Amino acid sequence: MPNMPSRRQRRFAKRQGEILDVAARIFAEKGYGDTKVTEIAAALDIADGTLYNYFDSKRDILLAIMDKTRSDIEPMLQEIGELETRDDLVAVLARTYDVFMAQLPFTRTMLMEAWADDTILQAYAVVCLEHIRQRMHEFIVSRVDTGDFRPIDPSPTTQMVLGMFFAPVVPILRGITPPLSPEQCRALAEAAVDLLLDGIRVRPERGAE
Amino acid sequence: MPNMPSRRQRRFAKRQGEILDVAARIFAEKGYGDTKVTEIAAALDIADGTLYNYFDSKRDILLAIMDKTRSDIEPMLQEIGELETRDDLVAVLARTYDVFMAQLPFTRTMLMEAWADDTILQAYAVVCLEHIRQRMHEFIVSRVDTGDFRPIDPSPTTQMVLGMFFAPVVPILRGITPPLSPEQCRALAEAAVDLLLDGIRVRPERGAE
Amino acid sequence: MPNMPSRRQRRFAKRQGEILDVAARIFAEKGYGDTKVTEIAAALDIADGTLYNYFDSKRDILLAIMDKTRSDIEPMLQEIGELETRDDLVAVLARTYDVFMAQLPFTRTMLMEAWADDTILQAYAVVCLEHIRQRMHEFIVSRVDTGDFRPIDPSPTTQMVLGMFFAPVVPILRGITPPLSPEQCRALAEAAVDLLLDGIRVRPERGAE
Amino acid sequence: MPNMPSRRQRRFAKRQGEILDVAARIFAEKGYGDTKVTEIAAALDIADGTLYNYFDSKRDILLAIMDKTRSDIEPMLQEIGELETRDDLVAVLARTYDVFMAQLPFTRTMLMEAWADDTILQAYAVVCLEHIRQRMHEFIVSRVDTGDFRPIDPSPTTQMVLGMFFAPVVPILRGITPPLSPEQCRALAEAAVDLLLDGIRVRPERGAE
DNA sequence: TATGAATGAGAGTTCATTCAT
DNA sequence: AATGAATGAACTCTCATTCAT
Repeated sequence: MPNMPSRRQRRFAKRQGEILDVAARIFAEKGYGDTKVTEIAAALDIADGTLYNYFDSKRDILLAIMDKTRSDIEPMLQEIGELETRDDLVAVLARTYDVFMAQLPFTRTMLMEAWADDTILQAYAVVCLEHIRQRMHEFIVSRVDTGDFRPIDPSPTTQMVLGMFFAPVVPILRGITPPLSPEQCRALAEAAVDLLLDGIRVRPERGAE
Repeated sequence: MPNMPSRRQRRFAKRQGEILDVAARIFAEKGYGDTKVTEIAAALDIADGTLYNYFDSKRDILLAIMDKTRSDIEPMLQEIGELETRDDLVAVLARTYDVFMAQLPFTRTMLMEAWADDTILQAYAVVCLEHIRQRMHEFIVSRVDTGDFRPIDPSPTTQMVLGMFFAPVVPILRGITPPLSPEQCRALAEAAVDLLLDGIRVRPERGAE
Repeated sequence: MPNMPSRRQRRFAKRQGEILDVAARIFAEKGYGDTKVTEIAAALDIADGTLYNYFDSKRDILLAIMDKTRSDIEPMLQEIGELETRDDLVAVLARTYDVFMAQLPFTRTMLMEAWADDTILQAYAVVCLEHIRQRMHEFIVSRVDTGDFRPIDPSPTTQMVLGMFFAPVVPILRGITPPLSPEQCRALAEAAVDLLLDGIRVRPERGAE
Repeated sequence: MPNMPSRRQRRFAKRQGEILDVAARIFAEKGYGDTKVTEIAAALDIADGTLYNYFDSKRDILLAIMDKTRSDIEPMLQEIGELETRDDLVAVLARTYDVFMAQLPFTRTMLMEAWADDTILQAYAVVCLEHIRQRMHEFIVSRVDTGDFRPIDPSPTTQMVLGMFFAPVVPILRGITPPLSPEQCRALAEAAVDLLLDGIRVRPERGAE
């Protein structure tokens, strides 16, 4: 019976996924430290001990959530092509917002723990963010070289740009404001990119200040 | 003996301050939840019980740290005058960075807990951030009205501006990059304000700055 | 499997009962305050934490003991019928002594804590004692009205009668003298009722009894 | 200076007495276990450590209260002369009530702890009560011998008589009813003695029941 | 003698984890 | 595979007692 183990494995993986979904939701609501294993089991309507057939420890569940988030997000990041025009930037950013909206519980959990735990920060948050950071950094450096961008210092600017891009989703992560629809994601991306490119100030005909 | 009680009070307040400094540092390093009362006491080289002569509970220490941060920061916020010119913005932002640098352990602890604990978020973080947010929002709205700023949507823009301004200090809060000197604070403030006002793009028509 | 939950519930209730029995015995021996949770657990040969699967707190165990005592005693109190003749009084009092003998550890614990804790006093001791008090009070008042009893002041007399009835069990509660057999209960009840009705003095005029 | 030590001793004894008065009052209000040393010191307006110049431990204070109660009560007990007539009994009982009223905090503390602590019970409560018990027992035995009292069993009867006599002061000890005036003490003593001697029942002309 | 800050053993309680069923 | 009662180390907090001033 060559597919018996396979079926078992599929069942096993499916159960693991269910546990991660529920755990991520509860972690996101109450925080990792304030979530009891019993609560996760109760939400899944299984016994406490059963969880330990699927994960070695509570922390293991957290790390699996991180892994899942990362592997869901990474492919998307790989797809980022050349950033040439304003519309390239808008498209990538809108897409990133979409992914965030789809991954809210995972993301929130990741950020909450990453803030306090360097292991997680390094292993997961950095992986995602660093990739974005580097692409943005390269992009800025190259445009400064071509003269399209002003000769700013690329490193702090990159950091500021990331802050600018992600600040609007912070209240959503915190549950203060509702998630964004795809249309809202696109509009927000446009506003952010325009702010980045042209600033907030109306250009005088001649740049005297 | 008119100053006997006063001396006692001073000793008491001094001790409280020492405890807060040490506790804030450890909280900032390990997080509130992962810090044991015994560790704080050991770092101070006092008995566990001695802590309870100065604070009612571990949580009380955290709240006292919040209070201290808030009362250190609030007067500075009150001093923010009219934001009229680019230099006003730069001055205020540079000043804010200075305060952050002086309050690193306190601030880091506050943010870490605020992320997970709405009580603290509302009572402390919001107090500080909301004030800044409102000033920035008013400023943007008025400049849009006068036609100095483009007719952007003020609310998400405010959020993005705050993200842009605070993103550079995040790695410092996390202890990843070293604190900034006052000169660096000023330089960073200038870069941030210029990015906000004019964006990153060289002006196509007559790009001389 | 319709009785699976039932079996579990029975096990749970049985365990709770075992814990209450042991705890009541130790409380009765050493007092509530001087009994450590660890001691109760050790006497039951279980871990400290296991106790908390059955009761929320040490105090909860105490209150459960009170509840059990009360619900064991109350039905008996409800059965008290009309008190008409000497034999009615004797029967009720003998019955009451029997119940006390059966509930020694519970009763001793209840009295010990009730003396120091008004909450327990009101919620448990008063419930039992007050019922008896009122029946006795009514009985005395009605007999005074009919002229069967001398025109004494019913309230302090009721108090004295209760003292008279319960004083003999105090040394037993304290563990100084051994519990009474049912026969001894009856004999004591007769002696007490006769003392109440006729006093200790031989009748001067025509002393035949 | 031969009387310097004496003056010091007097001061010392006076201080001790003040401490005992205050401690007894607080013990009576809250119970020994629930009273903190700090509370006693605060009520006396002295430092915690100062208490330890006068007593070796908190428990020592309790024992000293017991001692004081006993030595205040014992002389009174020694004075009890022959119990011959009804009026002898009334006088002694009224006197005993008076002493109880004067010693309320001490007495309440003693009883509260004696109930839970055999050391105290044996050393103090028994000393007082046992003396009364023996006098009462002798009295009853002798009167039974002379034929003045019915041929009852003296031991349980003594116990019941003591219960009858002391039951009225229990609510006062508990603070439920206010202390008695000397007149009330006398009236209660008369009622108690009459109940003891003649019972509650009206004597029929001829003792048929 | 008086002080009161410092002490630290020990209390009740929690909860991630185990394992016999 | 599933169960959930049992576990016990580890936590925060209390307070009688001490001792340098």
